Amino acid sequence: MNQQPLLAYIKKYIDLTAEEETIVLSKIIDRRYLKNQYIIQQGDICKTINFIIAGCTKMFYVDEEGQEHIIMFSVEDWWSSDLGSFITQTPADFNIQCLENTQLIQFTFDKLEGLYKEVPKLERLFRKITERAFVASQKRVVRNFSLSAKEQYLTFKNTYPKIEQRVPQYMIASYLGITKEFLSKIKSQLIQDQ
Amino acid sequence: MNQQPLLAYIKKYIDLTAEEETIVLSKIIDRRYLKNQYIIQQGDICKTINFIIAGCTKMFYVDEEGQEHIIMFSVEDWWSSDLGSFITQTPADFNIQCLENTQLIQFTFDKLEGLYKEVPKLERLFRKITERAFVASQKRVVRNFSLSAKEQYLTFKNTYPKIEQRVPQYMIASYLGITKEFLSKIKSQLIQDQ
DNA sequence: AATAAATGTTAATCTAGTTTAACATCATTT
DNA sequence: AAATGATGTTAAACTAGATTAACATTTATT
Repeated sequence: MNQQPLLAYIKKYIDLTAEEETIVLSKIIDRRYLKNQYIIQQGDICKTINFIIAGCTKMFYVDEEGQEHIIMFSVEDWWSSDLGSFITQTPADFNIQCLENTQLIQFTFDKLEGLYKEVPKLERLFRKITERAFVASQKRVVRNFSLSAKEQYLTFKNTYPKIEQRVPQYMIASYLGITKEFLSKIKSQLIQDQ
Repeated sequence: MNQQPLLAYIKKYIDLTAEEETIVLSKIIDRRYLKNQYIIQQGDICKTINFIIAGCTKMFYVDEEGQEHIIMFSVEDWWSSDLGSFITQTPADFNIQCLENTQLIQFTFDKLEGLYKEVPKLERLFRKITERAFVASQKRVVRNFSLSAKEQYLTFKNTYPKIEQRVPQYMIASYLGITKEFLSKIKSQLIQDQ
């Protein structure tokens, strides 16, 4: 599989020597999933963190009433993992399912711990990645309680214009935390407004 | 100031040699703030990350209508910083204000970058801390869209029993994203229920 | 091309939480 | 002790978004 996107991504955060690159590449797993396959299921222990080379996934959980709630979508050059389960190696709260045929690069928990020892710079890489992920998550909390559903939808459209086109509308409603009917209403309002 | 709580905290994540401890302690700032003083204001660049030795802070932002929204409370052995502003050194989205007289240990941006070079293990420390913070934030997003206000309040009470007693009720309402009137209603319902 | 399955729309009714406003209690200052 | 400001309560009227249910459109399968 083509590993260039991963190396290019890493280079945005840290510099790797040729040897370090080789070590990293020797420890990763290439993996392909078909549309609708699960990468992780709620209750399983998440054994890998997953970098997407091609495709699209949704991370979601199913509540007691059987309702699906989407936490995030991931596409090329993003990560798709239940980090809580991964770092503590305890059962996952979330499912991750492919919305398209998807190619991943996986780091297993044990191999990654080994990698941190061989290439300590990777601690810095993942520190920085996680910092950014934390900030993004905190911003989402803020949006949740300061924006109306309409404003949140417009923010989503602006922030992830490509994702909107790849994903059915009812899943976007789920991601926004509103019903598909209400999203439909919002969209028709927006059309009338202009 | 007593720096033991910081060292004890760090030891939960990584081992430091005596020399490394000395280096860390040489690069930190002890700082005291009085009740109601601001550690950071919206629009300023957040120059330090702050570890609380004693006291209590709220992080919040003020929306266009002048309404305050509390993102988090921090007490002893926690961090209190606008991480987004800190890591990018751009203007802060949030204010941090002391709810009690507060003692902090501060790491400035430049000193911390230097510390990462002298004691690379600290990358690992902050990677782990940030991972946990990210997971906690993601869980809050989940709670936001799966729990009713009453359930969120009960979760808050359970998770942070000590904070509830140190902080006025209207601030807890703000943290939960509901009005103080509605929290008051919830509490009287809970009293009747039992 | 016909059928079935998945996705999207509309509208009526309902509800959790907001808004407003008046009042009650507690703590601090003079 | 009185007065002021900060915090908390109650209740009525209101609204954003949920629920239900019927229907419309698009996509995939035979």
